[in-house]
Amino acid sequence: MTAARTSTTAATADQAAPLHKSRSAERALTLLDAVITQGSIGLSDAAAEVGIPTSTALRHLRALLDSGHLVRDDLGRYSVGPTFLRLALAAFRAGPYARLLAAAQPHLQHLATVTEESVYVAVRDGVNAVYIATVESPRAIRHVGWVGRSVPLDGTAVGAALRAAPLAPGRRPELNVNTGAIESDVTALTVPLYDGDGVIGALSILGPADRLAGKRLDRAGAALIEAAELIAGAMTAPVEAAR
Amino acid sequence: MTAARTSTTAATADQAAPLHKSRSAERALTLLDAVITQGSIGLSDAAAEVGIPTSTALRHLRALLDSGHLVRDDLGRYSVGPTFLRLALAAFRAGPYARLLAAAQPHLQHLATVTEESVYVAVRDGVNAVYIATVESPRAIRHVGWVGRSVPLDGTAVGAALRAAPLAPGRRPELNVNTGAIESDVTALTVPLYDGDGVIGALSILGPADRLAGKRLDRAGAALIEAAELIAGAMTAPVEAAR
DNA sequence: GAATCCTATTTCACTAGATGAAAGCCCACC
DNA sequence: GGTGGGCTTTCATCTAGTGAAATAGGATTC
Repeated sequence: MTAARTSTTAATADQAAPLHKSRSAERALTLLDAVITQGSIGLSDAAAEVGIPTSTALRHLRALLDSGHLVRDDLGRYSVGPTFLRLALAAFRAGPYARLLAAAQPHLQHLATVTEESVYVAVRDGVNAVYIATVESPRAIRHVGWVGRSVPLDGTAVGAALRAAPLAPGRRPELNVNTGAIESDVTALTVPLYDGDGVIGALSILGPADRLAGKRLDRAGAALIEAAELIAGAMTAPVEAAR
Repeated sequence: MTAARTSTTAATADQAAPLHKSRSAERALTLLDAVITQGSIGLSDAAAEVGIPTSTALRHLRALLDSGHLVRDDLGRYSVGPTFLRLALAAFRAGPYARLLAAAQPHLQHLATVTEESVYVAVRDGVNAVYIATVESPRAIRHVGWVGRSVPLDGTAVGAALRAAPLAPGRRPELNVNTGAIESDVTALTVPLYDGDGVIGALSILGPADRLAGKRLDRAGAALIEAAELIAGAMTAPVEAAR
């Protein structure tokens, strides 16, 4: 990578990454990402998306193909394969998020019922937040479909919650409210979810701005804070009874 | 693995794969797989699992780390990261399985209710079947937790269903029954799920062998076949404009 | 039916970049 | 203070990944 050995005096710039990672692995992962987020995509589009020559993309896609991470549909196009699906499911049964989701699940259901709005759990992904679970509002007009969606931390209620400092003893989780950060007629209420060390996720209520106002807004906020405290309790409490 | 030594003189065997795929990409993917299926794992264990030197494993894990596919927990151990989670969720919203799951979902619920047994959807993964969705039995004694699990096609009811030939016009999906293939006291009833071209998945009822017998077995089988036909109808019928 | 255009696939010479043995480090435990 | 186990870094070696270009395979147009 850009050897650019500086023969004279001081180094030209602080070499950001002297550490070598695997280029092909990176590309294969990016390709996988492109295919999955597009749902179904042809070779040349995939190559263009990732910015590599088609011949190289082809080789990687083939590797992903015969490992079963991808499959080719009726003709030509690539899409998710069974191996990846297996992994995707495993990701929810093990790992740190499994505990979070298990701890949160019952409270999500309850929150959605009492507030009559859709409830989400989000986690941080660099400078973005990703919604990873939901229970939808029972109302006909409701917020739906944000699971898997990624939104910026900057300027959003989730962002503020995910960036919150660890909870000082005796304090309650702080509520963040925001209207129109992503879509103009959506109001978001969000609180951080703590696990003893610090923030590990966020709990959100999302709904139409004209309904989530006044007294309903206050009640939703209170219910949200209470739920966050219960979830934090479930996370810090050692043994897991339910699964 | 175990690349054939650059053997002396004459290349003995017929080179199985003259096609070169990316070794590092393959390894990174395997590493990712190991980490996710184990839930949380340290460097040396991961390296051992995959069969590569720790220094190499470290480089790959780091790459996965800063792409966000993995994270390091409290100290040292690797586990699923937010980027992978985003992908995992996307995999269920797009791609070929999304349609299958969407078409099947309502029928799963109904089947579980009327048969009082747990219902699963499985797809093929090479010589294995992977269960990708479920609705659990309402009974206290029930079959649970096989989502994400992978079982061999050979000797199982799912295997038989997933290997079934395309459905001849006028015929009904064929029922496969099996007891004890995987666990001795479990009976499985399975039918293929068709999408017009051929088998794309399988629908299974799994339950305790002593309960899934006699008249209950017959009724479950009938309900299963009917559900499979309805799902096949849903898969072939609606001309989805969305792309 | 030929011409045109687009995408997928194969080839191949080149060297960037992945590799792993070994050495160094850090911590926990004795 | 010592010892062992896992994590991290270094570095010389050469594999194996790379991409330009040529080829094949459709589809669509004229």
